[in-house]
Amino acid sequence: MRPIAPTTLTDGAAMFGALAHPARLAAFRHLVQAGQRGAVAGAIAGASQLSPSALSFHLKELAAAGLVRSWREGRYVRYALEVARLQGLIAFLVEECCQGRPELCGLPVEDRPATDGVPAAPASARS
Amino acid sequence: MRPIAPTTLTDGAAMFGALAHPARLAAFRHLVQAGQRGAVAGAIAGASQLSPSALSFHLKELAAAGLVRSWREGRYVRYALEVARLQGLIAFLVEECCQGRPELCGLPVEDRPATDGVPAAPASARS
DNA sequence: CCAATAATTCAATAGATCATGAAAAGTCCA
DNA sequence: TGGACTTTTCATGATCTATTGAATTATTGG
Repeated sequence: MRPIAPTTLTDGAAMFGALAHPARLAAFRHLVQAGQRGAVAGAIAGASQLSPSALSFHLKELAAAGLVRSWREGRYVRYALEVARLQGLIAFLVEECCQGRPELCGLPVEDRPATDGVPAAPASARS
Repeated sequence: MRPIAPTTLTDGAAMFGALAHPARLAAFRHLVQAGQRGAVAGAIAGASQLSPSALSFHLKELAAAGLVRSWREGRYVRYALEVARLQGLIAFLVEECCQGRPELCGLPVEDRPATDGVPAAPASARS
């Protein structure tokens, strides 16, 4: 499962925008906890006090940003995280923030052979 | 420098919202590259094709989310990242996404003594 | 087929966000 | 002090986002 990072600032902004609402963040968290199996819309609605149409609206926003996918299962629609895409967003943020040096972001660092002081490549130019 | 994570979903959503615009993402990246010293507004504007008032608007959004701070230096105003806050946002995302298991997010994992199979604590309940 | 269930779509509305340009507020230096 | 420079603020209008409830689509089981 290779991370799929946003390719442009506009794409990245759209992904952050998808998370920029408490109801969507709550749905996002619900789907994180649901794991790869996902959760049906009704279960997410039940946990979030949202009307069906409001939930549908917000899930569509998450899906438009590529953070979530959905499929029909009988009369239900099941949603699950696009884990690779989410990993891509985190990688994007870490790259922007840390320029390839995760420890600057407060993240744990992988145990690797010494690189003779050669720093990791900085974030490349992006439109 | 301890990460300062968002404390509520609303706070987290506001932080994501601050990054949910290409111009702000560009300014954010500029400030990342500027480091702790920061950059004056004019330098950011010059690199971003934004009018002074548009830039001011977007920097204010970043500041309102706590991602950026500013201070006056003579006739300039200098902006710099709030690194701890940014680390907090990443920690929040990793916690939500990975429930304490960074490898699920595609992140490198700190080399630690074995934990006898006891998993890390999951993300705690948050309003 | 029909009724019940699950979810989405749609229209209307309210509110938030954004771009623009003019005006104003600080600061510096001659 | 006065003019130049940097940045912010403000008002306007345009566009985007969110909420609501009614209508619609899809599916199941009787």
